[in-house]
Amino acid sequence: MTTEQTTFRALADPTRRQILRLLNGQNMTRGELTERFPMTRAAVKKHLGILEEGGLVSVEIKGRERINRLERDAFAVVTDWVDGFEEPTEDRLAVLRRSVAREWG
Amino acid sequence: MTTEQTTFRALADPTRRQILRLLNGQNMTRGELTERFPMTRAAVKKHLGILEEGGLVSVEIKGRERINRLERDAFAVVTDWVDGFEEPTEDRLAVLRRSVAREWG
DNA sequence: CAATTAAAATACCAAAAGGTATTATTTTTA
DNA sequence: TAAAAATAATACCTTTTGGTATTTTAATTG
Repeated sequence: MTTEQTTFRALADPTRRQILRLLNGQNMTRGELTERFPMTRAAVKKHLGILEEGGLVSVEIKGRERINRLERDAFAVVTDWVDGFEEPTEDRLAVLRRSVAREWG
Repeated sequence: MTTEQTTFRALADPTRRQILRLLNGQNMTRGELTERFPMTRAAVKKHLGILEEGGLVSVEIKGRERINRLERDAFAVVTDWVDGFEEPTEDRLAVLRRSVAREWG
């Protein structure tokens, strides 16, 4: 299950954040991702599993390949959490930001 | 030194996120914080040390007390990172959001 | 069908993380 | 000055994490 904890945990590792950046450009298979890192397929698989738990990546099975896709919606978990820390004097900005996000997002 | 990594790492633990929420309401000493958690002062101290490394908390020494304060600016590390994942079609919203943040924030 | 290729499943290892316990140091304050 | 209160510094323990190696299974393709 994906929770606030699984999402934040997934983001705590530099390899995983780099995987997300790569997937931001294009969907990639595990093999293509492994080429970009100095580690084995098994290690990359573990990272992808943790990213899936955090809801940040989804996998589409296509024959013998697993195509990994960035799930941008998961970032809302993070931004919503951070929004709880707005300075009291900046509440107007927070309200506008949310309003704009609802209308355009 | 505080880096993207130290900040994300600091946010990956539920106790530390809870500490930040508590400090969002008011500055607190280590003793006051420890009362809220089922662990020793030493454990809370470790968490506070990691939060300091991530730039999320600063400490003001006052006599024998250490008053811990939330550093809201550190959240920019997170929001800026997440901003790099905007959907291409939402670029207009991202631009406006940053513009508003600059003007009002 | 046979060879290849991607992935899955285990088992295993070293280092980091989260925590306790204990002792020592510093600052109040009675 | 002595006791109390908050912190600092170690040492130590257990679990989790990041990683490898190995074996097995499944899907392509010559």
